[in-house]
Amino acid sequence: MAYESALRCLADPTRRRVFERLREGPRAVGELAAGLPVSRPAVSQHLKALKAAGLVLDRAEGARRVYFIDPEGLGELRRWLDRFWDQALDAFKHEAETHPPRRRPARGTPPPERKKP
Amino acid sequence: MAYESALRCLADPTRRRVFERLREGPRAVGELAAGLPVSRPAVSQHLKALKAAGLVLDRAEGARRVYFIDPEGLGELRRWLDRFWDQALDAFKHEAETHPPRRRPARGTPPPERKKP
DNA sequence: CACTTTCGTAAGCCATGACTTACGGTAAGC
DNA sequence: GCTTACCGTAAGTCATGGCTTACGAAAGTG
Repeated sequence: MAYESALRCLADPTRRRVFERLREGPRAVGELAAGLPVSRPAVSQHLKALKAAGLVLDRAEGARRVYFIDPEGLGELRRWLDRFWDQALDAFKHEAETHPPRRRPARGTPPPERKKP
Repeated sequence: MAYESALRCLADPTRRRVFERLREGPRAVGELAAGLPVSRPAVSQHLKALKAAGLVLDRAEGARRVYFIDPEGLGELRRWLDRFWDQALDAFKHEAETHPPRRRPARGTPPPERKKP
């Protein structure tokens, strides 16, 4: 029940930029906000959401607060996606076998026959 | 530039339910809507978004329209996540080495020493 | 041809949420 | 102790987008 919140978080462009920036290494809130077109409180709110989704962790460093990626939430999302991928691929193979996709016919290729049951 | 739209799509709970239902196999719009608490046009709109994100494909079957998962968009999302995972894990390891996480000390375990530079 | 089924789109409504400014609280510097 | 730096939260604003009903098109049914 955590990959849902992870997806929700990563869907927002700004929040994703914050997260992708964190991929390089730990960053303080001010540093993150400096590279973004939004205010510092906005970044704080995004970080709060990311933390609630298990995507980041934070550590106090004096008056500053340093955030970094938590593999926990990311891993859960990854596992969900992997399981999804396997099932989806099986379903797609079966689809391709039973209903061959309409391809744009190459030059000189006659249009495919349609069987009439 | 497609994993963004995939993330956006899968963030919505209803749209995700549609997509997860499609994981089992091809389904017509009406079938999908029957199992959901929203109207059929709502499902149509979700499918439109999913298709634009490269997450589903559709095929005409008489008056009905059958949708099924397109591995294309899902694969792109998966590749993005995998690359992200690797970098994030490296960053996390480095973080754990340089800044060992504060653990709740076990019974009898003295609080960790803080070095004062 | 009339009628039904199935579906996509248009238009409008409304809640969600992303952003802002304002404020208070904690730690470092002098 | 006073000031400055850094940050989280509160309150309010406003656009985005998910949902509905209404309508029209295309294909099956009689």
